[in-house]
Amino acid sequence: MEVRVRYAPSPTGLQHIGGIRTALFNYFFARANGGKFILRVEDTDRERYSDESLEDLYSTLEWLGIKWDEGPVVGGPCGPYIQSERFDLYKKYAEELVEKGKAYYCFCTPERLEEVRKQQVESKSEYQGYDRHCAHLSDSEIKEYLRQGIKPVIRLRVPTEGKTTFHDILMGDITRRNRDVSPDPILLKSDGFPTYHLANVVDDHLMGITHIMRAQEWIPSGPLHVLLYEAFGWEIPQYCHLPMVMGKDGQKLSKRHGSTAVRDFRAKGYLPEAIINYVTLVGWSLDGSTEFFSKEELEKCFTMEGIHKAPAVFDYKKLDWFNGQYIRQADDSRLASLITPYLQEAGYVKNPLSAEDADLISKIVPPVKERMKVLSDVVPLTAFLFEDKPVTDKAVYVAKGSDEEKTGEALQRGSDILLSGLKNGEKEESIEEKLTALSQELGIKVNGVFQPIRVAITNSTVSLPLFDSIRLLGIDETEKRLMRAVKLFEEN
RNA sequence: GUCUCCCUCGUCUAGUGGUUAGGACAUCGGGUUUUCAUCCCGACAACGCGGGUUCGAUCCCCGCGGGAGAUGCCA
Repeated sequence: MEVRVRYAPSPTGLQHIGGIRTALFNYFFARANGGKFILRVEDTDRERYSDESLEDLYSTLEWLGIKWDEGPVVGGPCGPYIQSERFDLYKKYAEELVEKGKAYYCFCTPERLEEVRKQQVESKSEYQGYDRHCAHLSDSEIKEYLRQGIKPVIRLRVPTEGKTTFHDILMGDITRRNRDVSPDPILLKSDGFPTYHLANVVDDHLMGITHIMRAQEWIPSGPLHVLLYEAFGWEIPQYCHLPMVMGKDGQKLSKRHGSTAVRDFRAKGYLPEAIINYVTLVGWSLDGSTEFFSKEELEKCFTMEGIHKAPAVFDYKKLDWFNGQYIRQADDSRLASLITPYLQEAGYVKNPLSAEDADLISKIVPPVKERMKVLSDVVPLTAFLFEDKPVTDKAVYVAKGSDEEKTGEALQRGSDILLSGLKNGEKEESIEEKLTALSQELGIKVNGVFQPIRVAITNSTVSLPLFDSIRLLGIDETEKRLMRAVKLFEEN
């Protein structure tokens, strides 16, 4: 039988790490097994729905290069794939359950339910949930409520006796007493929209989903879903509950742990291959030692057996490391186009790019690629090329083991050596040798000469390599900045 | 409160009834280097606890402890 899996997010927020991890696992499982990956939009909560979320879903998957075989936009034999467009369907199925006696109309007001809940909490009752107030209304009572214009919800009749077991590929059998299953959950809301439970089960069945891979937070509702399948008389799919993604404090990963929206990672300059690689490794491993996986490799080697049971903490530092690795592996022309938007946003280069800017950017890439963890790092790294904020605190120019006087001399004579050398087309190694000789003569470390020069040219103690910086800056600007620094030390 | 699930270095993980319990990130130290970074080398660091079963348990069983999730006209 063909494997059919789905990613079924609800467009009520931006795509986050946890969601995308679920999408990836489903996608890779489908690919590795020659099956189909289906995207379904579960937009049944019209209070929290937003167009922005839906657009974010599409753009995020596109950015990651995750293509769905069936779903919105691309269509497919089980469409539509957006639940709000399947509106009538759920009502039909809910009413079918009512007719079978497996579900019933409930006319309780939200206020009453709130009151019931409150009392249960206050009395510390063991019994939590709906009190089944409407479970046994007579036909005439129902008619009377309807005549009054009260919009009912439809609730599933959960058995009070017995227990329900479902099998999870990872966890094994999970059993719950029926009396512990959330009593009589709402299937169809009073606005006619289905709740998650109904829509999810109906669609998974209608769309021929074979494996349900979703986060472990859904385990408790597993028995409920099984009850639903049984009420309909449908075959139950395979379950595989994925370990949750946690924050540093062990709680479910959320905004307060840092960025969780994939869009934010993208904006900061994470590469899609780094996100895919790292996120897939959160709760999954192939052999415990292989770390680097391309998307294409994962499409071949992903297995359910490699999924871990325990929740996993999302390590931002390790993501950074992966990203740095991928940046260093990327080829220079790609990196040039990747860093361009950051330089444009900083106002350093124009949009569209001039020919000179494009040329400069291509020269920036090699020295910068060894130093970036995220693409946005390019801005502080190259700021000295586009804006000139001279360091006026002399102490910054003074290297360890040197002093102000020696630094002033190193700066003056070093500038001389450097500038004349550059103008005469001398080799960098040769200039370097002379500068080193100067440091020996002054009785200071090599850096005692290089640091003041570097600070003068790049306005920072931390910078790209000196000769790279000079090449990017140009000889005239270099000279101007050096002379300015020399002057700073001449003043007293 | 009730229910369900989980438990190997700080973090992600590999692993086995007998191993020096392996790898990676992070951290620390060293080397390369004009700074930073890269790169290389090294170090630190784990089987939650208590009972069993066994010649022997990290691994099997039970209990405890800890953590998480669920308990909505949200998904």
